[in-house]
Amino acid sequence: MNAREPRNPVSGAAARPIAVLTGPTGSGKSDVALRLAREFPIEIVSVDSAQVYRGLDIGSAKPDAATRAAVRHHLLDLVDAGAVYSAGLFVRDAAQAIADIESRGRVPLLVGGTMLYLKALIGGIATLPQASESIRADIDADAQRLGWPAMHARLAAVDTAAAGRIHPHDSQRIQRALEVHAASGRPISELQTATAPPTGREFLVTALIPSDRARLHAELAQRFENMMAAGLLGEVRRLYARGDLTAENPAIRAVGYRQLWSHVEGSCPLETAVERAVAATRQLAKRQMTWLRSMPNVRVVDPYDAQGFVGVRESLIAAFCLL
RNA sequence: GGCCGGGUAGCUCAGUUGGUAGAGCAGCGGAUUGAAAAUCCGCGUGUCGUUGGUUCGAUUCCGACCCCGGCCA
Repeated sequence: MNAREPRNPVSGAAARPIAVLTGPTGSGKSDVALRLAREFPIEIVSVDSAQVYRGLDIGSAKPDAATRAAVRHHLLDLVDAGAVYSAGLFVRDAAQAIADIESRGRVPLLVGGTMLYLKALIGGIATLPQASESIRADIDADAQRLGWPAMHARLAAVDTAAAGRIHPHDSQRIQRALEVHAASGRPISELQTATAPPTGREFLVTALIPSDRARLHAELAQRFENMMAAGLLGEVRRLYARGDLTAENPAIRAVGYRQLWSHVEGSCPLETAVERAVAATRQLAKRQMTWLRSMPNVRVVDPYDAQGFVGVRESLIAAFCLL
């Protein structure tokens, strides 16, 4: 916050809303953002759970050096590929990046398709204990022996509400709920009810949603082919050659990396891995669009419409101009 | 050209001792609070290759034809 920034005379809150450009993978968010940056004093804040990892470049569609030299990007290459990043860390880091950008008199533009991160930033996220490797390892060991339905029953004993919401097969959520209980002694369902917005800011959300699913699918296939041509397999081999990463690392579970990893391990032919990677990309895009349908106050723009860029510009311009 | 296999969902295939069929994958819809590009849930009508015949009834049995493999010429 600084003196140059316009403020709402009543609330004292910053009057300028924060621009967000989202949409499924391959919808052209980055290109549109770069174009906007030619016209406005924008710095891009990435909302992307894969681009935070160092070493995931081609497959995460991370902007290259030239692009980053032209427009400043934030929240890229934050952690090692063996680390675990999270929605909680994102909320903290994004708030910091936004404050930093504005303190220099520039304008943040949030660009990305990790909808949980976006939701957490806009709507706030509960204060919960961080992930604990040792607790997770304990839970995994028990689950290995007893199966996840048994772990679900164990959760039901300490947190009926959470168990009711979580499916007995949903290993990840059962584990998290048990982890939170073990770390805090409190049920996660109780802790999650307190959700404080991290910023007092208004967000102007515009989503690029392709009107033609078949065309999107064709473009996603082409995009993956381009990534392969750009050396994605070599990138995965390099990660594999480190020797300390496994298919369990969040970074290696990312679309494209996971499938090529299984090929590099020798468990499937390259052609199959590529097919699976492209399918996984389609599925990711579908899940992103599902999120967007239920997200309130989202302006939808069709990237296949010739007037798409104008539409995005129009709907975000209030965030780019000083009153 | 002859013989032997196959032709069933978008793909790979199962099955029906004759009562019009079901898995996996893909696809579609949904959930989503520190792994989220993750994790999980729901959704299965398709001239059963074509065409005659037998039959109350054929995807199933019989004949012919077409297509794809393989072997023999």
